[in-house]
Amino acid sequence: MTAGSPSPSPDCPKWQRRPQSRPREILDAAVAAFSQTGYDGATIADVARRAGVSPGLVVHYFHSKAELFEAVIEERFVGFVAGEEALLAANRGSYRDLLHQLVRRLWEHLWQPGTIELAMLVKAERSEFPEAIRTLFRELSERWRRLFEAVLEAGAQRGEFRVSGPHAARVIGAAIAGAVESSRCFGAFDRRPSSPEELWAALVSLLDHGVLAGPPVPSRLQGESQ
Amino acid sequence: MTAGSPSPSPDCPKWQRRPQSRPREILDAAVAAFSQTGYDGATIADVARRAGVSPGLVVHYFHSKAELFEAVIEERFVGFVAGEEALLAANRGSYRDLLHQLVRRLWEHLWQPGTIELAMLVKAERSEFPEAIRTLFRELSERWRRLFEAVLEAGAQRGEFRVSGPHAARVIGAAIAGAVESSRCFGAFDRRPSSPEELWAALVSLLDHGVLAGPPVPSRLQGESQ
Amino acid sequence: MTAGSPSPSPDCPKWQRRPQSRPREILDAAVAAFSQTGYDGATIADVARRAGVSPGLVVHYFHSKAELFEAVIEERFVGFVAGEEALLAANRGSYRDLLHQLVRRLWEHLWQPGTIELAMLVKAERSEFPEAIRTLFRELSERWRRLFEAVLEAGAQRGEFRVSGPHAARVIGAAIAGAVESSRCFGAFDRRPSSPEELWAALVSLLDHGVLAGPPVPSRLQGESQ
Amino acid sequence: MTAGSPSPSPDCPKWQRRPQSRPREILDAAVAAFSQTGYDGATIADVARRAGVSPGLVVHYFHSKAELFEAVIEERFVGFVAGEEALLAANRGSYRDLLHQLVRRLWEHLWQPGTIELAMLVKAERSEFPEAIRTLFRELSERWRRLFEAVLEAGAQRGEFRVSGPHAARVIGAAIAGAVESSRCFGAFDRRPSSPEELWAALVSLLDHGVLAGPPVPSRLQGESQ
DNA sequence: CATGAATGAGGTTTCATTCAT
DNA sequence: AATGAATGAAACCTCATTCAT
Repeated sequence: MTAGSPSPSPDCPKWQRRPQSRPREILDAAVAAFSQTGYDGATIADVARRAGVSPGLVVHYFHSKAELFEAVIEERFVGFVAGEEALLAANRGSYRDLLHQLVRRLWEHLWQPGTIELAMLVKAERSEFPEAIRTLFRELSERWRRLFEAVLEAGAQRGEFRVSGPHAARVIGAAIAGAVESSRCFGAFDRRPSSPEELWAALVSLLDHGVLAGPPVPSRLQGESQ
Repeated sequence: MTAGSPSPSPDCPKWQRRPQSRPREILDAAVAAFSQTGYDGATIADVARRAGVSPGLVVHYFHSKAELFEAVIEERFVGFVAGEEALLAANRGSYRDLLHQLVRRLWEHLWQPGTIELAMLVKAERSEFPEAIRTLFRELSERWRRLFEAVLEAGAQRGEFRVSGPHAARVIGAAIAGAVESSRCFGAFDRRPSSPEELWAALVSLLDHGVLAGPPVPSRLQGESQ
Repeated sequence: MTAGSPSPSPDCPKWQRRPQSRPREILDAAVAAFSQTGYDGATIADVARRAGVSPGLVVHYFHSKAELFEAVIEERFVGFVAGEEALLAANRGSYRDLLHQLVRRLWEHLWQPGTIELAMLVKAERSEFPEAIRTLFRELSERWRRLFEAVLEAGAQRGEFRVSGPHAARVIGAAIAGAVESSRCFGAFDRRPSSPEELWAALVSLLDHGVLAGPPVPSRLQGESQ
Repeated sequence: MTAGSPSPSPDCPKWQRRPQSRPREILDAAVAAFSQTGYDGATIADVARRAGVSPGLVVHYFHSKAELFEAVIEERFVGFVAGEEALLAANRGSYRDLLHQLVRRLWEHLWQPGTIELAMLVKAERSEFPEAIRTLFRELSERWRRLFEAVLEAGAQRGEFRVSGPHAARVIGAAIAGAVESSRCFGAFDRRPSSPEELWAALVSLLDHGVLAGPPVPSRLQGESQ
């Protein structure tokens, strides 16, 4: 806040020591750099320039470009959204509503600037970043799958849902992520792109009832070992 | 013509001329290299080594690494699957079955080795490859969206489907792609991953009926301007 | 002449053996290529394309790019102009006229397309082409210096010239070459360039009388060992 | 500041920071490298080795080989000689003496190590260096032509010179440059080369009076449109 | 802590040259 | 003789990283 632009006054050195705030500023710059230009496209000098520091300082704090990237992923996906588990435990209303809430949370997380871009980056070059892909697996794939699975299970027992099990949970998560990715990547080329709201409505409608008009099959699709 | 492998016979030439087959061999090597190690991770020397040629020859045929990548995308996404439009025109059975067929076709295309990896690559670094992302948009996003939309529309008019319009069509495509991506990227870390068949079944079930057990809402979700 | 363009008729092979004319055609193409784009700027493929042959054939006839360049220099500077010595021996008129004739011959040689460009090239990168620079020395520097020196000497003895000796002869040659070079290199940028005729008139005027209006100094400038 | 040579003292740093002097050192090394081996003959690694730095640093300061070359040309031809215009304005003596002074200045500039070599380089490969050839045109061709023309004009009005106009001025410049070039390029092969002093004397003699012994023609050669 | 000058490995790309056809 | 596919060395250039200041 009080940092401001470096004024050339005699008692104002060219830089200041701010070990508390520097790492965060660099991290924010790195999120922007990586998500806009990709891992290899972004240079340490880019990140430094965006953060208003020298390239050396970036290395000083994060040791290497790869570690900086891992840190970026951590920051963006670990604990970025929280409280879902509590939401589940405290649920008193319908599971359908709860599911909607959770889906909405994931949806909004992924729509945060940079989030889906970073996720795509990690997935695309996952062999380069074993740590980052694990983080994504844990925080994005597993965590939400578990949440969805639990809700489905509970709702199915109450007769609200006709499906449950990990596979359905995975498909739900995949559909959400896929929709966001698609919108981000291709929306610019589309002459009549779906607005986020339209996409959201279609997504929820599909998750709720699917496409068929007839009555749903009564047979319940369940856990893999079932 | 029928060159075969270079045998170490006494008069073994250092190399053979195979101008007909070289480009394809290089292209195949490039598909493998790019999809395994990413765009920047794969070097021209890598591609050459995989193809069993010199680095110079790769450049000779494809001019630059970027053009090689574009060629790889072309080869993998332009005309790779065909006949869907005819399938639609010739349909005499139920639209539900037709939709299943189309979904299955896209599913299988994306499961081809390298396909989803290349798609993720292009999406992740789309600012680097304006041509490639357009190709993907045209051949993957638009083409299938149009197919799905047409089927939904026709089926909806016959009362088979409760939804239609471009947004629903986009979500269908996104769900399929998302499921394949998720399985490829995270399956390795999962102690109990969904098998492709399980994922397929869950996907189809969801697309057909959604998760809710109750009767579907009668209101039809339609075109974007509604 | 009878070569023509390769017509795709069945009894017309893609190429013909013309060992007599090929080398000359390649040489001409090389003169154009080198003089237009410089030694390193011109590629063997360029030369081949201009000559309508394959790169391999250029190497076949000239062994290497360096040798091709030497051959080009040979062709352009060895025996390209001839008969000057005979002109000198047979001279019966004034030596002033003879000098004018010789100066004109050199002037016209240097104005031939490609000639001064090649000379500049060899001079600029003379350490790369020891053979070529020797050729230039022999055929351009020495030969004309000797001619000019002989004419000056003879004319001086008859009282026509006030100077003689090798230094004056060298300066005469240098002035001519310098004027042509200057015109070629800078004429394009000049808003009011000298036309070749204007330059020629000024050159001859200067060589004849210099710039001073007063009577020339009677003292004769002569050979270095004098 | 007083860095000196890197002494192998026990605490000898691997390198020193000398941001003030590095660019100049690299520039000097580049002058030597380019003038000795030509543009393509000289590599960035060569220049770096001569300057005692790493190849990367050369690029750090000059961005590319081409820009380094342009910088070399700038440094060697822009403002390298100065004060001639003032000389002209302040002249009180004879114009003949002034002309001699100017000719001498150009002569000495061109004899500086590297200067004529760089000029030849730019002229020889002028299509590669549009900026450099313009610089040469401005600083070498135009500037001196204008000076010579002004002196000739003033001297002609006072009856000192029998010629004036741009063409004569151009020929004077060309003769000087040609003489230096010739001496540099061919002197090494000559068994009895002209020494610089001998060449200078012959040049001045020729510029002053030309070769003819008789009285100069009274007709004045003038402006280009005459 | 902070800077940015300096390094040097490694990539893409060019192109002279070789050689199978 | 003629072709042009194929090679591979070497150049330029980028940029992560180091380290003097």
